Amino acid sequence: MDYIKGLNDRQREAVLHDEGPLLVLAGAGSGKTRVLTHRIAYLIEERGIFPGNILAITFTNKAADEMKERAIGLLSGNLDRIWMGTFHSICVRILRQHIDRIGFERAFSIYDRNDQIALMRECIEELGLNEDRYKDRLVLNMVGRIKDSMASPDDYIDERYMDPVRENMRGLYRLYEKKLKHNNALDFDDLIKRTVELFRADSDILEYYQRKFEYIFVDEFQDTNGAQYQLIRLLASGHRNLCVVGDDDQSIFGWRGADITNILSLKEDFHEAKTIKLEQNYRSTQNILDVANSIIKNNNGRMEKRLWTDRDRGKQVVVENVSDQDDEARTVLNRIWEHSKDGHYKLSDFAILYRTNAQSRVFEEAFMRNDIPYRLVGGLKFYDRKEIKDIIAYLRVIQNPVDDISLRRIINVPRRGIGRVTMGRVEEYARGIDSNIYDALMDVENIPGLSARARNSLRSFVDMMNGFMERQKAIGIGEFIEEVIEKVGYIGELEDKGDEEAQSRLNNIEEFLSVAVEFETYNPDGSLEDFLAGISLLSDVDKTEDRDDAVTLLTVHSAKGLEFPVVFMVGMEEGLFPIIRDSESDSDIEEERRLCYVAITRAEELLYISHARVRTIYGRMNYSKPSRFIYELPEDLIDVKGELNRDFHRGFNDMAINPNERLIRVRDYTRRPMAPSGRVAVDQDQIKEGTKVKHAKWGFGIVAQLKDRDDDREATIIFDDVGLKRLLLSIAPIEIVNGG
DNA sequence: ACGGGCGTCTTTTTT
DNA sequence: AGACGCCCGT
Repeated sequence: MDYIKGLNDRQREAVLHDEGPLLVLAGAGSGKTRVLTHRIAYLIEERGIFPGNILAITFTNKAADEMKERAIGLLSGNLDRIWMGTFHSICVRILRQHIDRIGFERAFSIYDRNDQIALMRECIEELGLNEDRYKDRLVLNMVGRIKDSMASPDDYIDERYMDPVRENMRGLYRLYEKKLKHNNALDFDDLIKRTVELFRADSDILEYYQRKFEYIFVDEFQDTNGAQYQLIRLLASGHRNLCVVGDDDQSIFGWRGADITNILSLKEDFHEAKTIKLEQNYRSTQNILDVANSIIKNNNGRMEKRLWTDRDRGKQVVVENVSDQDDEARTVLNRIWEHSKDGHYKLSDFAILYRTNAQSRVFEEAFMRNDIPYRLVGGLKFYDRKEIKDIIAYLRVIQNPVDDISLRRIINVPRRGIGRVTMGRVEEYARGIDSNIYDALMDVENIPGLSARARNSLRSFVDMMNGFMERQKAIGIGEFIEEVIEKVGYIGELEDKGDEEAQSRLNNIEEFLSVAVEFETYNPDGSLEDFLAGISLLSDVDKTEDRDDAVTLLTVHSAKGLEFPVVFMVGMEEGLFPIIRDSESDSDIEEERRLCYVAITRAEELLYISHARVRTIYGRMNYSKPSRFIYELPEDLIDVKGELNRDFHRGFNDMAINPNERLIRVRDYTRRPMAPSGRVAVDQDQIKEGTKVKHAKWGFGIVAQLKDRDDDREATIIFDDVGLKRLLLSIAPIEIVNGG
C-alpha cells in the first residue's frame, strides 16, 4: 500500500503495528512525523477507523496543523473530525463541555503567566506576607510543580511539622486556588490537572472518552509531565491503543515539570507495550550527526541510540571565535551573505539559535541596519503588547465577568477617573458581600464612601459592559470586537495622543482586528470563548508568521521539532550555554547538554558555532570562556576559526558526573538520589521540599526547592530572618528541626 | 488622579 | 542597558 512506500523497516513496523501500546523511540530527524501521519492514514483507510475516534496530541498547534496537512495528503477522505492539538487545547475542548461537573462555569478564563503573577501578588499581599521573603515567582513555581505532579498542598506539606513559613506557603497555595475559582479562571497547569480531576470525578464522562478514542497518539512524549501522563493513562486504559513517540535525549523541559521517567511508567502501566527505535536520520549530514553524538554521549543513563545516515559526510562544522556580540552578529551576517548571494540558499534556510531571548536583540539590530528580513520567534510578543492585552482583558470580562484580574486591568483604561481610592472602596465592598468586583459594581448605589463623580463613572462603565454582553450574542466576533474598541474609547485616546508610539499601537489594534476577522472566517460558529482560548494557547512558534523569505531567530527551546539547512548556534560560552545562575553552582548540566544536542540536530547541511570572548550582560562587560560543549566536539570534525585554547578548559573534564545518578533517579518527587557519602553534613534523605531546618548562622528556615547538582544537591531555603539563600547540602551547616 | 524621576532587578528556557 | 515599580510633586 501507499502508506508504507518509501519507509524503512522500522518505520514500516511502527506504521503497521496492530493493536496495543507502542513506544517509538525516535532519534532526531528520524522521520517520526512521517510515521505518525502514515500510521494515522493507514488506520483510517485500511482499518476503517473513523477519524473522530483518533486523538493525536502534539507539542504546538503548528505541529498539529502540519501533521494534519500531511496526513490529509495520504487520504482520500478528510480529517475534520480527528482530535488533534496540544495537551492544553484538547483539555480546553473537553472542559468547555463538562467543567460544570467540578464546580466551574463553562465560560472560564485561562490565565497566563502574567495573570498568575498578578493573582499571586494579591495572595501575598492579602496574607500580609513580606514580599521579599515570599517571591511571587518562586511561590508560583512551587505551586506549578505541585500541580504538574497532581499532588495537593496537603500531600505535599506534612501536617506534623507545621511552622509559620510552611503554614504561609500552604496558605498562599490555598488562597491562590480559591481566587482562581472565585474568578472562574484556570491557569495552564489547571487545564491538565482539572481535566484529570474531572475524569476521576465522573466515570461516565471518562468512559465516554475512553470509548471514543480508540487510538491515541502522543508526540514529544519525553516532555510530558506527571499530570499529562495521568491524563493519557486514563484515556488509553480502555482500548490500550496508545502510541507515544519520544526521544529521551531531547528532553529539555525538566524545569517545567516534564518527567522523563514517564517512559518507565509507561512500560509499567502498559507492560505489553512494544518498543521500536528509529535511528536512521534523514535530516543531517554525517558530520553533523557525529558532532551531535559526540556531545550527547557525555550524558549518563541514556537509552542507547546512535544516529546514522546514508547521506554524505557534508561540510565540517565551523567553530568561530569572535570578540564580542557585535562581532558575532557581523560574522553571522557575513556568512549568510556568503551563502545566499549565489542563490544557493534562501534567507528562510537560515536559523540563528540562542540560549536566552535577550540575545536576539543584537541580531535584530544588525538585520534591521542591513535591511535583511528576519522573523523573530518569541521574545517581545504581539499578544504581550499592552494595547492587545487591554483589549483581550475587555473581552475576557465580557465573557467571564467574575474575572477580577482582567477587570481591574481595564476599569480605568482608558482613563475614566476611577483611581486607586475608588477601587479600594469597591473591592472592600466586594469582599464584604463575599463576591466579585463586577457584582459589587452592579450594586454601585450601595457602595459606601464614593464621590458622586466616581459613582457616575462606575455606573456608566457597568452599563457599557452590560451592553457589550448583550450585543455579543447578536453579531459576529470581528464586528463585535471592533465595536468594543470603538465604544470603549481606546482608539479615541490614542488618536488624541497622536505620537509615533500611539500610531504603532493603533496599527497593532488594527492587526488584532484582522486576527479576529480571520478567526470568524475559519470558524463561523466559533464563540468568543473559543477565540480567546485559541489566542492564549498559541505557542511562540504558532504566533510567528511564516514570512516568505526571512532568517529565523529563536531560542533552542522554541526550535524543538524544527529544522533548517543552515544553523548558527551563537553565544556558546560557559555560563550562558550551559547557563549557570551564579558562580557557585551549575544548573542541570545534562539538560543543558540535551539542549545543545537539540540545537545541533536542527541543522541539515551547515552548522556554525560561535563564542565571544567578551559579552555584555546587564550593561556590564564580561569575559567569557568557550562553552565546555565546544571541547566535547571531535577535533577532526570541526573547523576552528581563530584560537581555541584547549588547556583553558581542561578543568571541566574533572567535573565528571556521577555515572549512577541517572539510574538512581526515581520518579517519586519526594525521593531523591543520595549524594556520595563521605562529606555529608546532614542526612540528605530527610530533607525534602518543605523541611524545616536550622542553619548555624542564619537560623531557622524552610526548604523551598531542591536541585540535583553534579554530585550533590542544592537547596533553596527561605530563612525567617535573612530570606532566600542557596546552599549545597553536603557542606551547609544545617540541621533538621523536628516538631513545631 | 496622574505623570515624571529615580532606584531596583533582570535572564534561562514556555504550554 | 532597559523595563518596571515606587515615591513624590502637581
